[in-house]
Order: sequence, then C-alpha cells, then structure tokens
Amino acid sequence: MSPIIRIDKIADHVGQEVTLQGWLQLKTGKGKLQFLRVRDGSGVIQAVIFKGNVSEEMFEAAKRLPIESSLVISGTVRADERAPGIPGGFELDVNALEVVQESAEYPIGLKEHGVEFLMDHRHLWLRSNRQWAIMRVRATIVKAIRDWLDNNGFTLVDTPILTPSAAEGTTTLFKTDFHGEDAFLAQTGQLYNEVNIFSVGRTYCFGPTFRAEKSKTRRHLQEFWMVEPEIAFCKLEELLEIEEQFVSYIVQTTLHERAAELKLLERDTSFLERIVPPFPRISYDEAVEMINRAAAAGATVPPNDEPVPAMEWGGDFGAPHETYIAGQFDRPVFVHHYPTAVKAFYMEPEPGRPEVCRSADLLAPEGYGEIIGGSERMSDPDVLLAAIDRHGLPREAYEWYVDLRRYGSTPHSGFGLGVERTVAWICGLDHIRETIAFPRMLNRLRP
RNA sequence: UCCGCGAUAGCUCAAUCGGCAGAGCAAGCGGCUGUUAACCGCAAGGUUGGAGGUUCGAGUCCUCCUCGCGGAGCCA
Repeated sequence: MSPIIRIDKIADHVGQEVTLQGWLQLKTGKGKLQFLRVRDGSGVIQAVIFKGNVSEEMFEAAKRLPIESSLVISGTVRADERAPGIPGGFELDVNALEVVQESAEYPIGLKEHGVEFLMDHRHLWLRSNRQWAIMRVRATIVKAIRDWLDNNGFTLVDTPILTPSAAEGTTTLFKTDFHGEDAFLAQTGQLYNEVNIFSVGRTYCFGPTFRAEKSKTRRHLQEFWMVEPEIAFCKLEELLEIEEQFVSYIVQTTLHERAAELKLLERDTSFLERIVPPFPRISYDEAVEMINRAAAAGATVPPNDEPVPAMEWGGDFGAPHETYIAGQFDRPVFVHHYPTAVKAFYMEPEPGRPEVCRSADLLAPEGYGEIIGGSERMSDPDVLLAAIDRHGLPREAYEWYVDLRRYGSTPHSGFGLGVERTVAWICGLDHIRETIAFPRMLNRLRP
C-alpha cells in the first residue's frame, strides 16, 4: 500500500501515490465520474474516481456511498486549480477505495439548520468544516496563552475547582455536596493565585470556571475557561502593559498559524492585524462622559441600532455602553478606575480618591464586550479587613487571605481572560456557544 | 426572574379573510466524463409541540402548559 499521509501535507506529495484515511464529507457524480470530498481532521480534499480507472464493483460502491462513511482511499496526488478543499488546489486521482464503515443516513445536511437541531446534534455538528475550524483556532489560542506566559516568567500553578466559599458573592455559584459539607464549583482561582505569587512570583491558573447565572445571552456560558495570571511587585500601570502584550501575541499568533481556518470562517482579518500595542486607555470617568455625550446626540450601536442610554456616574456599564465605547477605537480599549462600589472587595482603592479602585477591564472591538477583568489587589491587611467587613463577608473564611498581607506583602496585580469570548472575537462568531465543544448554557446540559 | 418572538414532512420553510397540507433539500429509483450546497426526470414523505375551548369548519382565533430563540439584569 502507498504511504498514509495527512491532507495538510498534501502539497509535499504532488505526483506521488498516497493513501488517505478519513470520512466522506460530500459526494457528487456525473456519469462516469464521482467526486468525493474527503476530510481527515487535518484538511479536506477532493478525490476523483473515473469509472475506467477502478473495478466496476469499486465504482458502484463509491457511487452509492453515504456521506460520513469512513474510508481509506489511495491514488495519485494532482495539482488542479479547480479542486476545492483545505488547502484547496489538490485532488486525489483514485485507484483504490476501501469502505471502513458505510454510514447510516446522516442527520446533518449541507443546507441550513436551526440552532436547536444543531445543538441537539452537537456530537455530529463538530465534524463540520466550520466547527472544525473553530476548534482548531481555539486550540491555537490556548497554546498561545500558555506559550506567552511560560516564556515571560509565569509558573502554572493549578487552583482547586471544589471550593468552600465564594470569592465574590454567593448568588452565582453551583453548589455541590462535599461529604455533607456545602462546596462550590470555582468561579475564579484568583485568591489562590495570590497565595502562589508569594512562592513563584508570577503565576497563572488555567481551567474551567462555573457561574450559575441566569444569563441567556450570546456572551454567556455556565461553564467557561479562564486564564488568570497574577504578578507580584506589579501595579496597575504595569499590569496593563502586560495585558496588551499578551493579547496582541495571542491575536498575531492565531492570525499567523490559523489563516486557513479564519478564511473558512470568513473572518475579516484586517480588524485583527491592527491588534498591536499600545491599546488606548480611558478612565471610567471619561467613559461615562463619552456615553452621555453619545446618548444626548442620539447615537446608536450595532447590530440593531439600539440607542445608547444615558447613565449616571457610579453604575456599571450595560451591553450597549460597552459596545459604544469599544466602537470608538480600532483595537481593544482599557477602561480603568471603576467605582469601588461596583467592583470586587479586594481591589486597591486609588490613593486620595477611594471612591474609585485601581481596576481595568479590557473591552474587545466589534461588540464582543469585556474579555479581561483585572486590578491591583489590596496589599495592606487593615484596608483589606475593612473591605471584608464592609461587604459583609465572614472574616474567618478569609483569614488565610489576609495572612498574605502580613508576611512580606507587596503590591500585586492580576487579571482574568475569558477564553470563549476571545475565541468568539478572533473567529468573528455571533454566539459564544460555538467556541467550546460542549457548551453548558442555561438550558443546555447535553450532549 | 422580566420583556419580546417562535414550534407545520428527517431538515429549512410556505400556506391570503377561518375553507382541499405545499415547496426546496435529504433519503429511494433512473440519467449524465469536471462536479463545487451540481443538474435533469420519477416516486415517496404529515397525529401542524401538548391539553382544552369557540365554530358548520381551526395550521390559522382564545386559554393553559411544555420546549426553544433573542434580549435585560449579572458577568469573562
């Protein structure tokens, strides 16, 4: 048998006889010709069977082969501009076909399907070109995240999923039973990261997090992946420099390594090519002014041309606010110094202006919303204890957390980046549910 | 939790004012040596989400329920 190769290496084998292992994605025929579009996980190629080149039985088998049948085919690789595929431009002139399994009638066709049908068939939907491309982009984004952090002095230290208490309130936690005691699925690893910086200086955790929010929007999942870096001896200004380098590396690496997949997704990559440091920075105060000027002028935001509502200083932004602000810039924008009252208890107040804190969110362009939330953390034990009291949190539960400020405390900062929102942004998707293989949403636990 | 929209063939949808349930695709059969979601022909495909009501007559109107979609709040 000729050597088995993967389709992404097809260009290296023009003129040679090779064997491919994969699945029949699409078939069309014209009399004595059968065109089989075959995918193998690395790409897609058109295989052409001419009746005169194979046995009568083999040609008939090919002619009646259902899509998604698994097969092994051998033939000669030929460059042909007409040939579709990933990469396109090559086809296999088939001389042998082995059907591994003839597929049952496949539920998913190439025509349109509704969301519910596709989600019910997620286990099959993932085979489609579009979902394949998204999973490949996601894998590259995850690798870029890890590579950048590993190459910039960060040490991965895993944080627990089962936790005894809430980090930031208790309304959105999934409760589980820990041998008779209430335990909760983690919604952040940050507090543990703050432990770990005192060991390794720069750390990150990377894993699934859980939010039992009753959120039903294109930006929310119940289970999502978050990378949370935390840095000792780092103040807010330095944190933002790290974040913009990090995000730019992720975008540029993905552009470079997954160009074919982004093209398949019809992503306009000119938006992504601009993503290089520095990112614009505006204060919360400035953002509120921008919003209210826009509201007074009757500005609207895409995609539905909603009017931008006015807002008072002190509130958090709604979705149209975020979309409007992000829309004023051609790259992600930092909004810093949010009101202390709307942010988590551990954020460092601005000296001389305690009503705002040393926090910054990063808003992605094109309406993708907040992809990073970060801040400088409180470093003084007494200030932290006062904040814990002010938020009505039990001191006992946070004793170990306050201890970190008693034994060699330093300024330190960190942030969390939501992987699925980042994937949705880079891929240009209109819903986050396609960014993870098996999304867990408000009304979706299976498959 | 709240607001809005929806559920008809395996899939995507149509059905006028309340008056015979209809297309495309898929699956089946036949044809074609360059198809790109091929095309042409034939044949087949229905408990209109569920329960009740109004009516001579309900896919269509009313009530309740179930499920889904979009959004709000909250967040990454």
